[in-house]
Amino acid sequence: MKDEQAICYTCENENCFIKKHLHLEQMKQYVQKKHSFVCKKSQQFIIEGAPIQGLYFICKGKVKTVKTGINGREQIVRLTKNGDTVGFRGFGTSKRYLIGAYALEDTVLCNFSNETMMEILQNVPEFTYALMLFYADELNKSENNIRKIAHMNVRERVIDLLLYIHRKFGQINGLIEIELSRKEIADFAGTTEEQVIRVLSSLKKEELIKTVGKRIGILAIPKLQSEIIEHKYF
DNA sequence: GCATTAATTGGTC
DNA sequence: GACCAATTAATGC
Repeated sequence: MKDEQAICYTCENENCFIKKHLHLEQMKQYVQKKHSFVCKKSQQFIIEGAPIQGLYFICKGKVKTVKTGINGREQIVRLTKNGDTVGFRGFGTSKRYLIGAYALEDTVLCNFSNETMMEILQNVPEFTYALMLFYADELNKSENNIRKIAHMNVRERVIDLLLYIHRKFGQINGLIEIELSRKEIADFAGTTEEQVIRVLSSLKKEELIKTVGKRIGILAIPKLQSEIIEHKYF
């Protein structure tokens, strides 16, 4: 428990739900009750089916949340970074986590217990309202994802993912600022490692992307966008 | 440096 | 488009 590095007042995640409502007097007492800790790269901190232990906020780092299928195949449900929240599904309704969560790199997490969350939700309407908007938005995204997996072919799904992580995590020195294994890309796109590699190889041949180790850089955003544009009716 | 793990390619069903 | 096998690259210890 290294609390020093995760005090909300000095936190720079302006989009964090807690940080956003920190100006409210009531929030101050709740912030004191949170627990911060570091989750090492590729370590799991939420186990599917385990009892819910509150809500996690990512202070610094990146996290993937997954759902496991019957045959051991994983489906990556969500990729999250600084200021995002993890483990909110089934909150209040379910006693157990419906998803698993892994750190994609060394990640500082802030945890609020069930009790603290309940108190906040019941006593800070501004927070509850913001969270509701967030839920609505997430639901919309997840419905879009269902549609994508249903209607897009593998190549389109991989392209869609590349554009997504490019938008979400940004690109530095021509490389997308996140490290995902080919397997993880496959888990997200709902296909296999080999398929992903084949799509990446052909995209590379077409000079639409480049790869350095497991890192990927996008070279021709508009061209990639045009390939999946028919699936995007916002 | 060796051993394990991940990436890649080619082939079969 | 999934699964398997062989080779090569990368990474951990």
